[in-house]
Amino acid sequence: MRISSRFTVALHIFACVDVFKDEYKVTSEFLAGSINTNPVIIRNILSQLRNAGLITVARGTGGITVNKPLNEITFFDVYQAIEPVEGGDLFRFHEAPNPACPVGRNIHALLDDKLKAIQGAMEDEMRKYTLADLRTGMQDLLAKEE
Amino acid sequence: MRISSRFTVALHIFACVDVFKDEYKVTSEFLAGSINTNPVIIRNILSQLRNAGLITVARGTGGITVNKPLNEITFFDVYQAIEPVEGGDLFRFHEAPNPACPVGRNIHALLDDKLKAIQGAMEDEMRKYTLADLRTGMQDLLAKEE
DNA sequence: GATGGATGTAATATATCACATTACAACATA
DNA sequence: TATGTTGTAATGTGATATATTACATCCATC
Repeated sequence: MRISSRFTVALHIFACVDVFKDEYKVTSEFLAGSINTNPVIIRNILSQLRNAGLITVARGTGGITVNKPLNEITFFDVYQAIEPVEGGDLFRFHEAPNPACPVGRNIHALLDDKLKAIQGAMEDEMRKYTLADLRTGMQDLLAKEE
Repeated sequence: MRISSRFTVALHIFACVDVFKDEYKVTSEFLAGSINTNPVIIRNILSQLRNAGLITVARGTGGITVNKPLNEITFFDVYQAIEPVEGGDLFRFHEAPNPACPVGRNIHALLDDKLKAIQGAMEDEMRKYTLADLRTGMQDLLAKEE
């Protein structure tokens, strides 16, 4: 099971906004063209980013503005905005282990802290990368193209 | 999107085998009773663990033996045996970004190393925990119950 | 204030996957 | 051979990801 493409699409959107915001009006249609998907997919992701307070979308006229300095928005912020992880738990358990079994009634207590540490390690690494890294990285790649 | 319960079920299986192996014949039916699921679900997970070389399952007669010392089997070994992550990449991209767009044709190069680092952080943390930790943890929990 | 382009969102469709269940052949031991 | 178990195929159901159409809402501008 893998993490949905919405997360990388969201990062793609931020990269596009940064690269094209002065040159074009960055609409959902424009973004859909770069990502090669449907504009509604983009709009739904934009809604999630908007609900998380990361961006402002101009209704009617179109266009996206990022609400914070790029180095203050981490990959984790984007991930959290995009991935609706119920209860915040990455790992799923079987719903109803047998309480009559010594292992069944203790399996949660046994695993919870370890799984939390694993999830935390991933999230901590996500916090190390920001949209500012995306900008510099993309600038390097574009410079190399010439 | 969350990681399927098969991973935690697999850990549950190892805990059961360790706790009950001297007292009972640990069959798929027995395990299904503790986990509260269908025996076939268990058998399929056992097949994955067997294919990964972690356990041996006795055909016909039933019963499970672990192939290595518990402290040599990490959570990551179990995770890898269970989660069929195609290409080993946890994060999914949109399949066909637009090559005519400077961002679209560079998005993979831009993100790949960062996503790999994030995935690596999770996997490294998984390598820190072994089935031996499960044993001691479960013994502690059972001791507390008395 | 009417228009046109854009967003927000509902409704629907399809494919994939997780989990469950039945069925049965293959297998090992008594 | 009889019995209990595993291995696995087939099928069903529900959830989720992605795609698409449709349309109401919004806003700058003419």
